[in-house]
Amino acid sequence: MSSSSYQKIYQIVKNIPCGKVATYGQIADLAGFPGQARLVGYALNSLPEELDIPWHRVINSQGKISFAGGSGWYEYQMSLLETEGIEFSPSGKIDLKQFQWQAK
DNA sequence: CTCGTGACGGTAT
DNA sequence: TATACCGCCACGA
Repeated sequence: MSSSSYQKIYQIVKNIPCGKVATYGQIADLAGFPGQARLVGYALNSLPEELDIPWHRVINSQGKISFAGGSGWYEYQMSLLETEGIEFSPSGKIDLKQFQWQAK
């Protein structure tokens, strides 16, 4: 078992169900790094594609995609989420009340 | 071993 | 409400 910090984070992200999203802070907390939201971002930044992780289901605490609006990655992530049924408000925000993953 | 870098978050202004 | 700044830590060169 790979148990590095990043691997731990990937493990949590992998558990996010289709149709739901989670915030960086939430993932950090679940992974055992309370308050270390940045680590989650760093981990996903260096995420190997072959790991098959639903990285697009991770957004920031404001319910928005963390990529710069207008970037190709921003649009890519948004399309992936919409395909899973996630709805965006006109301002590009996701209603966390409705779509945030409630981990047990 | 040292240094720079990076998908955030909360608080202050 | 928007913008600015600081703190946190792992990983690769």
